[in-house]
Amino acid sequence: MYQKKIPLTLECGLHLFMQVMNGKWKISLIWSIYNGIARPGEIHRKLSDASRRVLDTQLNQLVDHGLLLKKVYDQRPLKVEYELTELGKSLIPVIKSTARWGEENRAVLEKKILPNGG
Amino acid sequence: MYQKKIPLTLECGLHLFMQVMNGKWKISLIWSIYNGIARPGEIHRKLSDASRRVLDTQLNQLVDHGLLLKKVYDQRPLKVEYELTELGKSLIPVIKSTARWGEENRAVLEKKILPNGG
DNA sequence: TTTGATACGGATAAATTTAGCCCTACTTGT
DNA sequence: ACAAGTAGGGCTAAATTTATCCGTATCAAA
Repeated sequence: MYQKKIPLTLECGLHLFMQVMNGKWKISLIWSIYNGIARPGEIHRKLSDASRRVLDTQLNQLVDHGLLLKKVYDQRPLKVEYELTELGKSLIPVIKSTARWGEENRAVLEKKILPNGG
Repeated sequence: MYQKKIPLTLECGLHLFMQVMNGKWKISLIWSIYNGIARPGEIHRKLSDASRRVLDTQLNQLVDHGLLLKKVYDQRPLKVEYELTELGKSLIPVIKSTARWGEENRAVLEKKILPNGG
């Protein structure tokens, strides 16, 4: 983790959200775990476009930020499972409403965002 | 603007949101304009922590993404004003609910996010 | 004892974003 | 003529994030 040289001030609550959600795969990770795909191996297989290393790093960040809890089962073979903390769960409605906005405007947004969409 | 080498799939509406909001100062820009601080000079002065160059770039991206409209008045001296498009306005409730989440969890989030907050 | 599954992290390269510097052009006021 | 305000972009450096590579360890099964 790095500190920004010119830090984002956190005066606005939205910045706090962006701060913890900042990371290419974090939404996918949260969503995946919310939907029960919670073990590292499963997650890696599901998000196979991402490098394992980055997923691990971002999972750690989500744990550090208090959104995920990492459960290490004391059993052999080793088993690890992530779950949402209360803070993480409280994010779900926010994610949903934000996702809804995206869906409602998908047509226009894709045109704008995608390379060929100019 | 760059294309990601490993592009984020946009299957989830939240990704669309993150895509257009991705940029260190974009939320501040949207918020500023929503609150009537809409001229480049004003914006630069208000967000004086950010480099003018980056603010300009991100304003352009917001225009490209259809969230802002740039109005150039045909008058001397030159006057420019940004305003939210319908798409941009539709983002306001989303931003607000997201900001609310941040505020409600500010105490715990700041502890987690800030460097000294371990 | 080799293969493959589980899981994790250091070190470094590549990609991307942000910041800084310098330049243009027009207009108003000194 | 010169300074200061309006607005804006090219270019490059610095910072940050993401990706790749390689190595660790344990356990089960062949």
